[in-house]
Amino acid sequence: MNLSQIELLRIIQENDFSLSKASEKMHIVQSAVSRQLQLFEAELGSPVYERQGKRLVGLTPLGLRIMEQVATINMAKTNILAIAADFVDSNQGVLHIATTHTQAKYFLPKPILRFREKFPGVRIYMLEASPEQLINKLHAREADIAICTEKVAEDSDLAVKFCYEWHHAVVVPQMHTLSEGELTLERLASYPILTYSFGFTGRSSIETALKDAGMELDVILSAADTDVIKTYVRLGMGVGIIAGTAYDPIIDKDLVMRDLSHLIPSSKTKIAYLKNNYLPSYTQHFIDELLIAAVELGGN
Amino acid sequence: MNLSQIELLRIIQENDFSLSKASEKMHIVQSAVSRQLQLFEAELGSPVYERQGKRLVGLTPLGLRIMEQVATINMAKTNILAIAADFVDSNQGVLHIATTHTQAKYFLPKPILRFREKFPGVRIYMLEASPEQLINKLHAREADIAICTEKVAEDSDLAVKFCYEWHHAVVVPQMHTLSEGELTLERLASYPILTYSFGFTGRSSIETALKDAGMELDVILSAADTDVIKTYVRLGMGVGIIAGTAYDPIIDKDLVMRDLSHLIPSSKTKIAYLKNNYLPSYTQHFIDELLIAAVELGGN
DNA sequence: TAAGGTTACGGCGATCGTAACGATC
DNA sequence: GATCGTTACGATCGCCGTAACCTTA
Repeated sequence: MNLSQIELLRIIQENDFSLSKASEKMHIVQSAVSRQLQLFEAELGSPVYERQGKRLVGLTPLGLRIMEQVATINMAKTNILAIAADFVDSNQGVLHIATTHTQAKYFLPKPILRFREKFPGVRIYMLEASPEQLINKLHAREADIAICTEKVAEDSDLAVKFCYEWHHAVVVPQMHTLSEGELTLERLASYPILTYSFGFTGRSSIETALKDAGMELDVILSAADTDVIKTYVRLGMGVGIIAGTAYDPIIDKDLVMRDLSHLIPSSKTKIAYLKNNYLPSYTQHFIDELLIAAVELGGN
Repeated sequence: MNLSQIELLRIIQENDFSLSKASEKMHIVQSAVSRQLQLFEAELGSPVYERQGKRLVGLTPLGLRIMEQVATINMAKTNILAIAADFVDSNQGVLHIATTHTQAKYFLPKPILRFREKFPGVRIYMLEASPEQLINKLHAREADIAICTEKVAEDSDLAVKFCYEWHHAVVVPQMHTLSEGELTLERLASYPILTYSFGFTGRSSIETALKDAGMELDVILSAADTDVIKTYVRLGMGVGIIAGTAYDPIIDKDLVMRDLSHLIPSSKTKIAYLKNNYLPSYTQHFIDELLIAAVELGGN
């Protein structure tokens, strides 16, 4: 058994049990892959993959259990390299941030600018995706950390840090009838609503609040992205419900924002990363910057 | 990086940073070890070991962090082999049981006999040691499971299963003055006592009980081993305090046993093993046998 | 000076690549 | 018949062993 065989198992997994694709990924010829797999299975004394004829179609029960250990080894191996690289030069590296559009646009700019000042040698990749996919990206190790509001609590492989708490707000054009007067769920529900898609940016809190009150919103437009919502609010399509933190008093001065914290339970934005994954010192610093920015947000 | 380098790091660790000893353990010449270590450190770009001249004297800060990952990899690697061996033939293998004399003699015989009937191909090694050392043996992977009463709760790497609860008892020769009349701590404390050594078989419970009552026992003989205690009780040296489960009504019919459950808090015997360590199916079966035997003990 | 670690070099074996073959959709 | 996997064989590169050298208790 050796590390390239372990690596091979991972790559076969990631390429739908295709040895030829795996060989491409590993930059060696297919016959070499075939032989290494045979050697490995021979050493174990039992096949790892289910086969139909010669073709691999899945894992055997043995293979299933082994893949857990394989994942552990690969994780530890990359950790070793990451730890060493961090020691050699802690200002050099890559940071993959997975997040949603709203966070990327309204929360991250300040911490990212500050981070870049201290770590100019670190390349930053912003991966925008749905909350569901953010978690997948962590597991696939395409992202180092994820910043999001929904769907992170359940996963035992993830370390989750609370970042900040925020409330929803309505936005309407100036002079809109909803820009004045008492805000109740009943009144809100009487307007056509524009808000986030399911699974995005606290949409679940909105649903919960309405369900508890036995009501339903007339959501005529859902978007993953606050800017899209604002755009259609400006066009007079209806009332926008967005994250309060996504209202910019200067840019959005043509819109009236009204807080909904008394109607919709708060949402909590969190930072998540793989528990067993080593985070370079600059990544830990970036998390600190996020938490500082979060505190500042709370202070305002 | 490859697995033998990772293995090498582990072995260097286990041999006080001596490359020559490590080379013997790995059955290769010392120069090969030296070169592999150099290659590894070159790959990381930073030394793993602190050196005085040419001699290795310890880990660098980098090395310290890396050794955690190394341990993980080695564990996962042996797990893979163990899982495979279990699949190939789940009736063949080795079981290392670390325990104290008292458990080995008075609790384990029945479950071990039953276990052997079902798994005649499994070789059993009984490692007797002090509770302190039992845990060390688990960590050093010299033992697969440990059965003991003391010192297991603190360790987060260990999975601990409750096995059975028992009480201490006094044993005295027949016609001894303590064989009749009310049993109190005061009365007990007036006799010379023979019991377990510190750290063994619930000795801590005895200490706790006495301390709470503001008293002290006159322990004139401590032993790791119930049989030694009984022997000297028979010689009239004093009053024995032993585990109630270690009294055999037939063999020990010349001794009178009197329960102390109203005076000394109960002790709990547990089964412990490394969380991340794969246990072959026969080992899991053995644990089941232990639990069955424990229930039977409670039923009597 | 003995013991531990490094450097140099030759030989062997593991693993790769080419290529021909076999099987399956 | 095109794609995917296996088998055979020659070539290469990595790793070990021998041996001489360096360094420190």
